[in-house]
Amino acid sequence: MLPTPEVPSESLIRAAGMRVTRQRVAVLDAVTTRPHASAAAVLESVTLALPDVSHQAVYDCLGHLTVAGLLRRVTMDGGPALYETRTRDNHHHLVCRNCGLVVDVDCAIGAAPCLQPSHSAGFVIDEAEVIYRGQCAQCAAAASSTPVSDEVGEA
Amino acid sequence: MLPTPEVPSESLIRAAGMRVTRQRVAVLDAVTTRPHASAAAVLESVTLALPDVSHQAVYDCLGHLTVAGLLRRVTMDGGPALYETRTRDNHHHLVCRNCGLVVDVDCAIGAAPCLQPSHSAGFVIDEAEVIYRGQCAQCAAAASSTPVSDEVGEA
DNA sequence: ACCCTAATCTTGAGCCATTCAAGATTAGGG
DNA sequence: CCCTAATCTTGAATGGCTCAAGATTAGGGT
Repeated sequence: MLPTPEVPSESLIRAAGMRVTRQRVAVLDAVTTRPHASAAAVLESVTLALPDVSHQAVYDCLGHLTVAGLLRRVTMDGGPALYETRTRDNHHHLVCRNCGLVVDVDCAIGAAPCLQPSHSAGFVIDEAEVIYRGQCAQCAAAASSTPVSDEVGEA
Repeated sequence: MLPTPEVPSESLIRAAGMRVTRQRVAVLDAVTTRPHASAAAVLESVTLALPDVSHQAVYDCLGHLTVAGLLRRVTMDGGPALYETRTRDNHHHLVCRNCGLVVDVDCAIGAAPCLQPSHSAGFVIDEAEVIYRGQCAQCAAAASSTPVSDEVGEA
C-alpha cells in the first residue's frame, strides 16, 4: 500500500539539477513512503538505510529538496515541520486535534491561490493555505462511545 | 489609533471566572493594544508596566487567557505563537512572506467552519483556518520599483 | 580512469521558544 | 484579618532547528 514512486528519487533529484547523494535519495524515499513525516521521523527512516546519517544532513537535504520543489514543508500549529512530496497541486490538510493525524484533501478549485480574501489590504496574494481542524474518524468514534478514555478502538 | 477596549481587561478576566492579577491585566492589555504579538513582544510590553514580570508568568497568563477564550493563539509557519483578542469571529489572516506582517481578514462566510473540504475522510470538522500568503503592499511596491533593495519606502 | 574543487556531510556547539519544578507571593472567600 | 489554593518567581531543562569548522565526495574536466 505504500506509494511506489513513478520516478525513482535519484532521477528526480538529478532532474532538479542537484547532486545525487545517498543521503538525499534516502531522505526523498523516506518522505515518499511516509508523507507528513517530521525531520525526526525522516531521520529515523533514513537511519535504517544509512546507519550513520547525521541529523544535520537530514535537515540540509529536506531544506534543499524543499527549495528545489521536490518537497513541500508544512507546519501544523507549533509542532515540528512536516514534509510531503505532493508539491504543486495546492492541496490542503485535515488535522485531528486529538491524535494529530494529518490527511490530504484535494483543493476543490485547483490552482493557487484557490481563495480570495474579502479584502486584501493591498497584499499581492499567491497562495491560500487551508487547515481543517477537528477529530478523525477513530477519535470521534472513541469520544462518543467512551467519553472519558484514551483507547483507540479497532483499526 | 490603538484599539480602546470597550470593556477593560480586568472586567473581562473577572467575567471569565479567573483571578484578577496585575500580570494578567497587563498581558491582556498588551495583546489588546498590539494584536499578533508574540510571547516575547508581550513580555516586552508588560515589562514597561511591571518591570519584574517573569517570562513564565507571561506564558502562564497567555495560556490561561487562551483557554478561557479571551485570547486566540495562532502560529504562522514555524515562528513563535502570536496572540490576538478577536476570538470568536472566525476571521483569517494575510501574511507577508517578506516582512512577516500579519493582517486580519474577515471571514466571508462567518461561522466556523466556514469551508467544507471536498471529502472529509470521516473527520468531524469544527474549524477551517485560512492563511493567505503573499506580499504586503509595501514589500510588493519595494520589490517592483527597486528589485534588489531592502528599503521600506514611505508609509 | 584519475584529478580537482565546490558541494555536501559529520561532528559538536549554540539558539530560541517553550515547558518543567520547587518554593515564595497573593487574590479573594470566609 | 486569615487561610489556602491559585498564581508568580527563579532557575533549570527540553525539543526543534541552525551555525560553524573540518572531512568527505559527486561529478565535470582531462
